Amino acid sequence: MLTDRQALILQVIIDEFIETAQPIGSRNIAKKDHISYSPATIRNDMADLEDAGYLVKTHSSSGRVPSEKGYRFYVDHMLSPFSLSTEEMQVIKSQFNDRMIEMEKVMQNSAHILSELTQYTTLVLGPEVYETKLKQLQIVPINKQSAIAILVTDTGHVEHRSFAVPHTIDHSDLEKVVNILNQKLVGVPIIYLDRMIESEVLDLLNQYTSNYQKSYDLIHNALFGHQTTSLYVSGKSNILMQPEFNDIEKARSLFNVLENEEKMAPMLKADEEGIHISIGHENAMEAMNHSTLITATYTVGNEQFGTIALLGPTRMEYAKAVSLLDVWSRHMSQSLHKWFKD
Amino acid sequence: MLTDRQALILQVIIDEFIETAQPIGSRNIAKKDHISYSPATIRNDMADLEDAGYLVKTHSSSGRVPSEKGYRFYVDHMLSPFSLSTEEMQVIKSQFNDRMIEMEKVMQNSAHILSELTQYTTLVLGPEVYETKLKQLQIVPINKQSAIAILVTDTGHVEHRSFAVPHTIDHSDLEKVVNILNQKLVGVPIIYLDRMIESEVLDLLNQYTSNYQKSYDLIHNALFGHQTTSLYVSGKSNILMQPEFNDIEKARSLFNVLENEEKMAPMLKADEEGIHISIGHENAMEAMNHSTLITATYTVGNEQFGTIALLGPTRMEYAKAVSLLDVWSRHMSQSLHKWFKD
DNA sequence: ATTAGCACTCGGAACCACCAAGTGCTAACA
DNA sequence: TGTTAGCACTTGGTGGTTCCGAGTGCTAAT
Repeated sequence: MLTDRQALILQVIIDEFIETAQPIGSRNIAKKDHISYSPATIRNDMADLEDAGYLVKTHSSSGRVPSEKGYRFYVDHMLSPFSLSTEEMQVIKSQFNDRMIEMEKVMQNSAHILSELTQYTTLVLGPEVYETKLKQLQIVPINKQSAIAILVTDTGHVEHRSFAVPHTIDHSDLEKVVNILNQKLVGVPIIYLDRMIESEVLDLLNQYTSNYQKSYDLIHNALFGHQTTSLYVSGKSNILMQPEFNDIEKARSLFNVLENEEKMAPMLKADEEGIHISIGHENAMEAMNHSTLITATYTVGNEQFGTIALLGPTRMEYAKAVSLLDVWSRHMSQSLHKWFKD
Repeated sequence: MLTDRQALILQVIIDEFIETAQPIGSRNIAKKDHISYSPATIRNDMADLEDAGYLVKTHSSSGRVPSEKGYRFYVDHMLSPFSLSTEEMQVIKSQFNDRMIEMEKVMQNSAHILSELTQYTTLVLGPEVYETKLKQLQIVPINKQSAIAILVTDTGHVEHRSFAVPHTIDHSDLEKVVNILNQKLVGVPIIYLDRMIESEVLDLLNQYTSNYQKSYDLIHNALFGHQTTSLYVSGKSNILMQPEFNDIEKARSLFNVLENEEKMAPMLKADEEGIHISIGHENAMEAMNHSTLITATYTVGNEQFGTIALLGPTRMEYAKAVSLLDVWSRHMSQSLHKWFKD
């Protein structure tokens, strides 16, 4: 494995490269205060580190640059604890100080503020809704031919969808159906709505309205047809500020996947709690092969994970990004937890 | 003014430059089939056109490039009618064939499809809501401390905002207030809600609930506090594909204004019906000094303008962009009009 | 009024030399 | 034996030179 000195050198190189984005030479390392070895010694170690795959050269007589393996070692073994500035802590605390009102807002704000703090792109994925319960169902007729169905959950999420009302169906029919649905379904977890309706509601509906089936079909389609993933992205244009994306092509392909919710959501889904770092080619998606994605989970009530993530170049400020995500996700979980208890 | 031949030459240069993004020389113009003059003749005219400010050189011995004044003349006087392809017409018609359900959807789709068709960035601004009427008001309590207010308009627009409920206020109070508000306010144009409440509702409220004032304040703040501009933007990353934005700085500043709703919305507000073209420095905003913004109005019912806009480089496919916006806005107006009659 | 001809200009590509920063290796050193 | 000094070698980048192509402006001929 690596000697202490080699590890130290690797760390210095990565720290320096993260800051400057320039290849690092042995002479520059030797100049550092806390380094007491000569350039020649350092050169030898750098050669070893390169052989072992932690460093690469951009050309045969250039300084070294960290490889993905180098970054991987760095984040696994030598991420120095990073203390956030008081201003940063201030921002975080103030965000969660006020009483929380609505989960959506929290997610949106989180994405926004984290992207400001880090200058990276931030993504926030809402939790799966296994435990989210129906709070209220509502139908608002708009005109003869259309109406809007509104569904409110106990997380404060409001979903609405419009649908066409055929002239064979009267608005009063719809109203009756909604009343029944509300009576029976309020408090039921969203994902059980379907089976609950079948077992408890259909018969009842039959008694009240003559052509309940059609009314029901309508509402069912309107509300349960698509499922929406709640993904908030902020700071996309920060991508352009990184020198590694001076190559416009790279920026473009990254933008393309970012604008595509269906592609991004799976990358953010966490299968275990905590922080996860995905460096360069560790990312499944080709457009992200020059980027690092750091995800952190937050929890809502009972084991429901949501994800906050930062996307930046592989040359990322790992220490800062990780601390920030760590602190943020804790605060967020705590805050959400408190909210659900009330 | 310009001679016929000069105008022709100007047109050829602009058409060519729009296609190639390269400076055009006299020789190349002379080669065109429909041009029967020698390069020397064309050179003379080009010199005149340059003196008059319609063309510029990138350097003293280069071909010419249209100036903003050149583009201005081009769009004012020689925009050749552009016939959309059958596929394009197909897409447009299919978009408005289906019965419309909800205005928001239409706006979103329009932004999306137009950006696909043109490869420019598309912006759609919703109409001012002078005539939009309240369809229904709803309060859904989420937990002891918070509730969500939902407002539905006759355009199918759903607005919701959460607010904190102090413990001095009971949910039943809120409910009463909402009932009264609905009784009195449904059908009232959104912008008159405020004064209507003052004149008609406050006294009534007083009779029903003891501390109506607080309840009313809450709801009032939640629903009428902010006004939301409804701006949909699509195809932002198309910006990066234009060669004029190889200079990353330009792209970045453009992205920054695009991500800022408050800055964009005023640029899109139309003071008169029809199509308006704003070229380069004609745009107030500095970041847009290398871009052209083409806006088209659509109408909703009675003289309420909304705007659809395309944003591209000054070297834009004006003819195509204009026809497309023209056709689209007509279809959209018509479709919305029909919808409101039902 | 138009065009042919010609001298002139400029940017871009190709080539060169040179320099700075870096490396690898060998031999000397503690 | 691990560390270091010294040195030859490599490479990208910079600046200068030349050359070429594409273009212009002007003058004189048609």
